[in-house]
Amino acid sequence: MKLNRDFYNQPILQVAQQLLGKFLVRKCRGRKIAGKIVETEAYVGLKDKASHASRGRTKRTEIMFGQAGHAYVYMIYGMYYCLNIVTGREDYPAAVLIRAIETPLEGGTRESRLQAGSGPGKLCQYFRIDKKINGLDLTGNVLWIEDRGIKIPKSRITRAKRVGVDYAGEYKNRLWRFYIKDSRFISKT
DNA sequence: CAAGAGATCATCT
DNA sequence: GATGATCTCTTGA
Repeated sequence: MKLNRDFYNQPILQVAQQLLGKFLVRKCRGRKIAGKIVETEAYVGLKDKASHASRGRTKRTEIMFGQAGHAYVYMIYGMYYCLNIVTGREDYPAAVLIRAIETPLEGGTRESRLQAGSGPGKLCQYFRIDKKINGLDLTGNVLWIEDRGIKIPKSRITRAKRVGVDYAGEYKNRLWRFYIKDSRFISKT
């Protein structure tokens, strides 16, 4: 059920695709929050100008250079957090951004149920993910990812350009965004 | 509906 | 001192 280190040690583009259909689970104050991952993006290596790691190994990006299977959480635009999963071998910076999660909310309007996890900032609010999660080992029991037996066939996975990285030169055109084709929970744009 | 502005701060120059 | 791996709200057609 719970994904182990071997899963996260695979090549990043494989991890990014295989995370689709898996469940992110968070234990928080005695409660469990869970939802199905439906959209991811890969940030790959030192040359990827869209990746924070392209500026080298700094205090902030250190975690991306570390062991696979850890969480990289950073604050963006002064108000939102983004959750990434570190992959690949040590000293090679690679991480998968979790962009959208299907959130099984009860109550509220149909629209609010659909949108609670459809975006990297929003899903962090929903899962109560903040700076304290940064560096956390995902093989532990606070935050982890489970395989619940759902397999997404290749034919149902869409590959696309990443969102919000127009400044990244040629790397802005890399098809390193993956999402489940028919999901209604995909982030905007 | 689409486009634009503003919120707000950690990180790097 | 500038700039985002974003989101929400406002404006206007």
